[in-house]
Amino acid sequence: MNRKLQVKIRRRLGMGFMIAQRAYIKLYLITMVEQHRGYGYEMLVAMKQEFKPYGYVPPQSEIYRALHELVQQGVLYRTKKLKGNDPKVDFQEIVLYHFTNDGAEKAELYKKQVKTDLDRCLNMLHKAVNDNYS
Amino acid sequence: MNRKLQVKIRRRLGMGFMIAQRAYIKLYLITMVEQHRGYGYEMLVAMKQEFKPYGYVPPQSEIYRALHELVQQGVLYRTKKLKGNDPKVDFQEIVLYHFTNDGAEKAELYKKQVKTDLDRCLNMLHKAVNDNYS
DNA sequence: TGATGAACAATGTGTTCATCG
DNA sequence: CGATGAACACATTGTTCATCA
Repeated sequence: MNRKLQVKIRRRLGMGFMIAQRAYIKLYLITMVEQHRGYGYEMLVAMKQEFKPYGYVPPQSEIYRALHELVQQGVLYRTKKLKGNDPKVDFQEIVLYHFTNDGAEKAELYKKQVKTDLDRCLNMLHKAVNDNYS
Repeated sequence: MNRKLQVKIRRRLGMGFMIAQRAYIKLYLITMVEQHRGYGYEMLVAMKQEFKPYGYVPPQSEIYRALHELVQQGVLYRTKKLKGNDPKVDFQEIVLYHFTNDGAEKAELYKKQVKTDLDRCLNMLHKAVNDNYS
């Protein structure tokens, strides 16, 4: 049965009816790591700023969960570092994220999968608009 | 605080990160009722057929849940009827759905809200494509 | 098997709390 | 307050079970 397989695959990739917030955030995190953009909290505020006009406020917990998952998946690894240059004045430890050896490759694959899902969602939404609004 | 209010409203309307499957299905059900398209099971198979090319299989339970909610919201009311013309051969009872007095009006309002959400989702998805794929 | 419905389980996400320097 | 993390609670959904005439 082809359909059963397809459902299985989508299940394995964690795809539901629409794209999951987690996947959406991961996509942005990957892009940010590609650009060597700082650490978790910075990415959080960056996304918050970025999405302000869209009325979407990415929750703090989701950002961290997404980062942890990307580490789990072997895409990223972590390094710790003191934020300030002078340890005497700033003890704040931050966590930086980098691609693992095959991380960039894995990331590309993941992005491809997400792209497929994004397109699928776009199709579904366009269809709904066409079908239900005259 | 304006943002808190906005979140509250979206919460009350059941809006999450992306549009909910329930809302999406409700939209189609309303349209089908507008077109006097049969009963629950028929709408289910119709949607299954309709979405086959999209790889989306609307679950049976969601259809019924959506119909029940529309009744709860006072948009639809139910009538029961025997499916076959001859009660001696076919005792299958089916449930037909119709708009209540102000049902059509309520439905229009709901559709407008969903449209807003659909557009918001489309924007978010387009943005993700633009931001993360070169 | 057609048709409707509900119970139950799992998952994703929002909220809150905890910690640390 | 910046930064990271986890606990907990809740809502939406998927799966399974139940029933009917």
